[in-house]
Amino acid sequence: MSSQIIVRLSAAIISVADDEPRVMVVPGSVALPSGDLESQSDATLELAMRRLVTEQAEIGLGYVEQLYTFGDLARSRRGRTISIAYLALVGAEVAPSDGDAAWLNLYHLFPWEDWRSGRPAVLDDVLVPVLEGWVSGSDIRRERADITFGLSGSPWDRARVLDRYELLYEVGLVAEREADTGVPVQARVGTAMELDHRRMVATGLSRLRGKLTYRPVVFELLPATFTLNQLQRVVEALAGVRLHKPNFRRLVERGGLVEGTGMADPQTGGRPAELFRFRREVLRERPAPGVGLPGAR
Amino acid sequence: MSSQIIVRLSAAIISVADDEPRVMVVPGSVALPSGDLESQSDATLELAMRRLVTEQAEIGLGYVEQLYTFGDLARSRRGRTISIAYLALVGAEVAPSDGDAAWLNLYHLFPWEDWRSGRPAVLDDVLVPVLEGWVSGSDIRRERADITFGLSGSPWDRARVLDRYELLYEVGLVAEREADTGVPVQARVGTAMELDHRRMVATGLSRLRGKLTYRPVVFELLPATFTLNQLQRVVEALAGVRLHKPNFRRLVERGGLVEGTGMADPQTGGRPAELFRFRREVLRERPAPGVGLPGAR
DNA sequence: CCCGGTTATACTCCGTGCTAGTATTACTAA
DNA sequence: TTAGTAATACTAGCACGGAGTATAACCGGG
Repeated sequence: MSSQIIVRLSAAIISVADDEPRVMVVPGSVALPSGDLESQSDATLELAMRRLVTEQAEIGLGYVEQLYTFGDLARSRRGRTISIAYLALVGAEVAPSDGDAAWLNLYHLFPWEDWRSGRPAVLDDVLVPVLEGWVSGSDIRRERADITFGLSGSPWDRARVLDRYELLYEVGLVAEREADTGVPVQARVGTAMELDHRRMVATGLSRLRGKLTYRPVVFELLPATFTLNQLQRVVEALAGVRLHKPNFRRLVERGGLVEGTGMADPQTGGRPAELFRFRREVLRERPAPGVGLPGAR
Repeated sequence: MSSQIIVRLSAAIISVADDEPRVMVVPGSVALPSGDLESQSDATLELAMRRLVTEQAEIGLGYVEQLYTFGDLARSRRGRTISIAYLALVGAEVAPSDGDAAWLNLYHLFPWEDWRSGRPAVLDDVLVPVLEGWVSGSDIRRERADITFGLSGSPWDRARVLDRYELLYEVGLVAEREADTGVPVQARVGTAMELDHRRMVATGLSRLRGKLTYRPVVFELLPATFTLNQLQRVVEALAGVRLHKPNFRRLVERGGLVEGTGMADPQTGGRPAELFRFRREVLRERPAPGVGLPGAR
């Protein structure tokens, strides 16, 4: 007569619009589309997740991958809950707020991750001082802070989004909204989400930034044809850095990742840009085709 | 009054001994150490997994990471089962078969993955002919087979262990043991394991091969000090390829991944090798420190 | 029709890192 | 002393990534 275990599914649905990466939330809330697994009718976990998303938003998912399964006893309030998080990518066609879909800018959740206009001020203003206090004399803490936040001359590793979030959580710099208990959202750094949803999104962004360099996932976020500038801006939005335009162009073109269509883009000012499309054949040619970011080694 | 959901945990515990990668199984079986989550007492999923491993084998886990959560309705026989797989790495000190631990060579499970003595014969003798038949005229199948198995001139991608396993499963070339139903293990390619345990191991090897190049995970499988040859052999065992010795040496030494201890190894023949140790500081110096395999781009 | 502004695209130079060899060193065993 | 073996050191070549600069194509205003 052991107590029931609830299996919950959540989806971090990410897209990029107007040069900003965003994640879908249930309108009027700060929660990811979520719901319980129907233990008798859902054939697979992924299908269950797709069902839930369809129920809560009219949106067709493209690329989907499982992210992580959370199950801490302490973090669940209705018996034991196992939470399985998925990552999904959708194109920008889905308007910023049409009907059931509302969106949250990823860099409102993680302001310290956007380096496109230089080093984010919040780092030196808030995070680093608190982290330095937390480190105090501990070698273990020193090493961890150095690695995750690039302190003491260590490099900033873009892909460590999750490590950074977890450290900030331990330090008490980020809050998680306690929906059921009515505990007020404390104003710390970044927008809070319900339960561990912000952690899920951090996991998703981590995965995405890592995958960018060895799998052609960006194209899931773009229309069928696009200019190289559009492509670059989407990559920049996700990676959180500005890239050197001529090099990006060469990398992506010589790398066989895209091919020109001959058509031009009806653009605003300046020389019209050629429209490109994803070159699917690259998958058969190279073992790990991705967009190539600086510092990859 | 919906039916109970069972949450099951499994551990793919991997080590390398005598130049061969191996995974731990419950003695006298072909199953990974597994057990059910205690919904009231296990504080976290990882702790539950550690508890199970301790109960079933006297072994201390080093590096641990969550792999994947399986939950297909069709593949479970006692109500709905959610299976959470973990990957763990342990040193070779744990003898090949002491007491509770028994081991299975990974390349008995996946004979087509070991390219250290050249292209495995089983590929051209068995797999490719069957795959070619499966492909027949379908473009989609053609592309998938080309990418996962390096057909039609495509390169062999070492990290696609899971993709290959899944395709072989679909094609019917690998069997999964049906423990409860007593269905006999059909002699197909490689050793079968119970339920979807072989798939879990494939997921683990995939993850491990990928991680090798950007995280210093190899050292979890080695003693505190080791010769460069030992290190190279462990990497070769996992990656399934032979490496160029001088280049490997330079890569790993100049890369700051190891440092000499000044001591020499009591070896067999030839010039004595220097003993090295992992250089932990590399974590603070480079964003993605790994061993660097050929074809990484 | 010309001209500055703007954006896309092309080209060049350079350092570095990987690849694949070959050479040298240090030890063991006969 | 010599042959064998394994570790370590060196070198030449090439391909690629990083940064900067130059040219091309279009716009609008005078």
